[in-house]
Amino acid sequence: MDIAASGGLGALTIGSLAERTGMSKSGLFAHFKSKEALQTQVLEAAGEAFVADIIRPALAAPRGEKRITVLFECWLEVSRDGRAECLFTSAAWEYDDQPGPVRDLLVRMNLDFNDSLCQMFRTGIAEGYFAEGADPEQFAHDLHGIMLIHFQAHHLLHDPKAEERARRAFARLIESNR
Amino acid sequence: MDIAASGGLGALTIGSLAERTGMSKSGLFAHFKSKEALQTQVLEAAGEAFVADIIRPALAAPRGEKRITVLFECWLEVSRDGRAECLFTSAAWEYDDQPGPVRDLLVRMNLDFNDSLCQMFRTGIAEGYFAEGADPEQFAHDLHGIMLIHFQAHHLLHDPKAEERARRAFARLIESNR
DNA sequence: GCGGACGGTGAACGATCGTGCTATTTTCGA
DNA sequence: TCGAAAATAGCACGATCGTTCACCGTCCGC
Repeated sequence: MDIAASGGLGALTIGSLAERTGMSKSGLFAHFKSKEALQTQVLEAAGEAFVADIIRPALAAPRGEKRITVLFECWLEVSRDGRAECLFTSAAWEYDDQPGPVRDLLVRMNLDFNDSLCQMFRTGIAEGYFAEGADPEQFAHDLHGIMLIHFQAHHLLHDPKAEERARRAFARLIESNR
Repeated sequence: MDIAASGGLGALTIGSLAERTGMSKSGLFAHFKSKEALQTQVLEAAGEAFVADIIRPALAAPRGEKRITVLFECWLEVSRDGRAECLFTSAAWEYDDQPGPVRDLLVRMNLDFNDSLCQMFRTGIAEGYFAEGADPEQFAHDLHGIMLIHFQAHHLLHDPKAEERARRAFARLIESNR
């Protein structure tokens, strides 16, 4: 997961993993059966980390605006530390026109995350935190966009104001859905 | 540019380009001196396409909201057709933690684009289309975020509602800066 | 007319890739 | 304790990568 997080899924080769772990290539290959399986398993593991570090803390928070805020802050923290969860954003661009099981898995995870966002927002509506007529899909879309541009501003540009801007955009998004 | 646009900058190897063009690897290498030079030159070319297809049409439009809208619509069109300009969004993730001239160029181009956005917004303020107190940097940040999530929704998820959502988010962004 | 750039080819190099195959070691339950 | 099973290693293979080098035409300035 470290290798893939810093260099993309493409950098996660059986050879690089062998060097990193000190094991032989053939020994690793026997474990993972194929490179594709290695990649998908690492993606799955990163998905679990995503749930553990972002989704679960949010679900542990009070419903409504607070829950969405916790999710957002957890995302910021994970992005700040460059943890494995960043895999998704980069892998999504790496494999978006490269059919196969890796892409399929990425699509599924993306849809799952989107569903989680929508669900959180919907309960927020039901609890009266957000406007009745608000569109959950649109909210998830917009929030995800804020996350993506923050990721780019932080990791590519090393913009020190990245978090501040992300928070401002988030506040405006929440405000306009209140 | 075709190769890099569909498969990422990493797929643009001297070998793949040789096969695509029908030339020999060594012949191509003599042209580009190195793989890195090939990549940066392709990026530069994509940058010119970006200016020609997105920045210039916007600058040809009336100042203010109309100009920003034209820029946004041109971006949508380019993204829809999967043209070379899409290189930037994917390359940004491919090289964001891979130091070197490619990364440096990506950063520079990103900053340039950001400046263009800010400038357009600033003249929009001066002409009275946007609020006096609006923050150009924040606007550029938010608009870029909409573009990124649209790109992902369109190219990874093939979401048919991607453009509709992007337009809605854009309209809301404009509205809140009016 | 001739000599040197220029554009291009072909073969070869060392790396690295994924993937097999055959051992050998380690682990663990009966 | 023993034997099966799992884990790991070693070696080799064909591809592909970037890069180098020795060539070969084709043009253009002198």
